[in-house]
Amino acid sequence: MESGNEHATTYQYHAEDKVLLAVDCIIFGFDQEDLKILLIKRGFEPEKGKWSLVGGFLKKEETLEDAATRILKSYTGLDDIYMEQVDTFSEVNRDPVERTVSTAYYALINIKEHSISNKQFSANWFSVSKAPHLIFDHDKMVQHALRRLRNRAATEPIGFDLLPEKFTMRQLQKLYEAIWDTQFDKRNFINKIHAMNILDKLAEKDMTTSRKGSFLYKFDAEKSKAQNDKSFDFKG
Amino acid sequence: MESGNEHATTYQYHAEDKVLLAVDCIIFGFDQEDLKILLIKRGFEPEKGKWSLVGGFLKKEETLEDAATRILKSYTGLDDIYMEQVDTFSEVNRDPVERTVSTAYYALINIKEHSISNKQFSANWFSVSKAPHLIFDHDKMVQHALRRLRNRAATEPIGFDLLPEKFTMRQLQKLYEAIWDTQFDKRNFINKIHAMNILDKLAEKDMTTSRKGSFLYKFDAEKSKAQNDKSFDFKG
DNA sequence: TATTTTTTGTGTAAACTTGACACTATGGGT
DNA sequence: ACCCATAGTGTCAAGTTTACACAAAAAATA
Repeated sequence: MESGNEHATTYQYHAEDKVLLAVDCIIFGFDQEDLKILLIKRGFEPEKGKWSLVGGFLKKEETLEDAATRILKSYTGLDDIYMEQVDTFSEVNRDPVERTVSTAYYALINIKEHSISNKQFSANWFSVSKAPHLIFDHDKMVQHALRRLRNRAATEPIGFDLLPEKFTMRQLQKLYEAIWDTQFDKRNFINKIHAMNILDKLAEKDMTTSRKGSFLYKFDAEKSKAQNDKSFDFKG
Repeated sequence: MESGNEHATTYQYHAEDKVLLAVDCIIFGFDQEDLKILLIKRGFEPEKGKWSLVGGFLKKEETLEDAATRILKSYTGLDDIYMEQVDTFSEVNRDPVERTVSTAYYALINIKEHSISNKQFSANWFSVSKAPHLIFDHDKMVQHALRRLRNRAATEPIGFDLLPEKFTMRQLQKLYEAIWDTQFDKRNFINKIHAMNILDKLAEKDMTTSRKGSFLYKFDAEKSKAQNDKSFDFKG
């Protein structure tokens, strides 16, 4: 509201129309092969035992961002996570127990750092393409989040949040391929990434995947910022 | 929420954390020259008399979309308006009277059809670039909406919602120029639009702006749908 | 120590897309 | 008949995107 008019009676603000506001998080991770999401087995009714996004309720003294941050911390042990609001879902009966409106956020985390005791919450990583059906409208939330991630990753250098600090070109390419569920040509990919000038090439090599070894790179926030005006634009 | 865990106690769903959910609408219009937004003078405290977006509260039995539609109808008299959710704003003190979370929608309307008695609500159209400061976080909402509109208009043929049913190429170009606050080359623009193959050229001419007259076009939803798979992509 | 194997790393040419650019056509008003 | 304002039209250069193939490295094995 906030835009007064003759319809809005007063500033009592109609207390009877208050609703519960939830936050649900689509936590994306990447395991060198697939784009994954973190799901948990719901621990209470309704839909107990079904798979669901992680979530919680907005508290009186916090913003939606605060709530999402709190929830992410509690499930992954991680702070300082890249996060973006996706959409707010408000179907009247989306939650059968009580009217609940939910704002979805997606988050990108480096799957290796996510140290959480999965057992504590029966949490599990699922490939996006192989995830089970989720409760309520959570499948729809995932679809929206994925669309958003794709758009965002095409125009901002956010992919790096899904990788370890040091990564190979191969890993980076696999990541982008996973995000868009497609294949890129190796040479074109590398050329494009190099042209962006947002990476530092390290002296170190990663020897785990080949006999030759492949150079490691690091995302360079400084360079990236410098390039920012010139505008990032990855389309594959 | 909806994702159960040991933190969420039960399905009492913490009634004490309910909040008021508002909907605020950024109503865009176009007057052949500038991109405009419809603002109203707020009729009650706090901030009575200041300019504000149109808005209202979410009711128990409606979705956010329903609420936005209802609000748009009440202020513009129009149904069937193109609308898109922008973002949900939740700063704790955004509304000084009471904790209120607000979801912003932007809407595109044909300014000519908007027949509302402006006086009824002290509503006024303002050029986006010349709008007064708005209450609360409404300026921020407008900025977000504008960004969204630009992105959307670059990838989907939504501009037509801002124009009369029949329009000239000149008008269409002016519209796109207004949306991006930039200038396009006439020939390149027309070529690009023609290449999209989503317009019908009518036999009629508009004689109001020149002696020669200029042909009128109509947006063709059928053609547009057919082209849709081939993907729309306007970048100027 | 030569050979095999696997993955890394590198450049060019064709196709396509974008962007810059200027003149003629039209028709009502004078 | 002429004037004038706006409509309408095409080409070429530059830049971008895509397709494509082979040599280098180094560890493992014979």
